[in-house]
Amino acid sequence: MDCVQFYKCLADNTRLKLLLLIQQHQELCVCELTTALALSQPKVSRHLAQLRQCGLLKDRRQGIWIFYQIDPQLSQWAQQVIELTLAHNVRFIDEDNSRLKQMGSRSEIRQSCC
Amino acid sequence: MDCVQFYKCLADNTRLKLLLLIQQHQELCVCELTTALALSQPKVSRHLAQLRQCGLLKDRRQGIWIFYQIDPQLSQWAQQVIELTLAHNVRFIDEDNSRLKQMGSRSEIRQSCC
DNA sequence: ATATCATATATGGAAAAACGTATATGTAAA
DNA sequence: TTTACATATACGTTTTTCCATATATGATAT
Repeated sequence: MDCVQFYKCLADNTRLKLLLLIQQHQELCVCELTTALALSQPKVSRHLAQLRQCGLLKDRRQGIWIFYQIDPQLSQWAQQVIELTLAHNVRFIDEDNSRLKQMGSRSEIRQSCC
Repeated sequence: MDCVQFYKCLADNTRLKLLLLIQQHQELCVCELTTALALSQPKVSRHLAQLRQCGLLKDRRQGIWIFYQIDPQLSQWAQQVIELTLAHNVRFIDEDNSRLKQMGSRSEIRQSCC
């Protein structure tokens, strides 16, 4: 993992929020992330693709939905950086988290998603 | 400290090397950094200015030379991120460190600089 | 005062990144 | 086998970032 490339991934509002939300919730699907960030689906998808291609995220298809999580193969130090960032910047994703909450409880989401 | 802005500062080869070198050596002057990175003086200076304006670095004038160090007022978590990055990526600045070493011993440098 | 050395900034141009819109893919249900 | 839904990708444009070159500033020594 090239450290400059890693930081380029974090150096964008959308991508950093995606990462921190996923770090916080373990796993989220694209429609949850799109709602949380209140952004267009292609925009979210494009940034997720970049994070996946760089090895920060791993995707998992489950029927219609695709869930993203932090790639467990990501270098330890990089994972620590993400953890540290979340721990000290929860407020950065406050609004996104409340939009996410408004979608309904997680169990409902898992059944009906968007 | 806005976390996206912080990561934008780390998301460039030159700037990340500058930061890690300074983190490792506590304090370095511009001519040392220019030699270490083997880059033009304006280029180094421009990136140092950006890191200073964003609050990552602090400068100190001593006669003709200007020394840079990590700004002690930088948020704790951001400092930890820099430490963590250096600890797991020393090889990233290997060549820069050997060019730095070739300049002569630190005490000599402090007397005659460039 | 002038020359010199270290460092900073300004400017215009080139390269890279991000975006919106349109479209494609892939799964599931009717 | 169409339709609908979630997600991904392509394309052309705009915005941002980076750079090389030239020039300015500020300190010291002559």
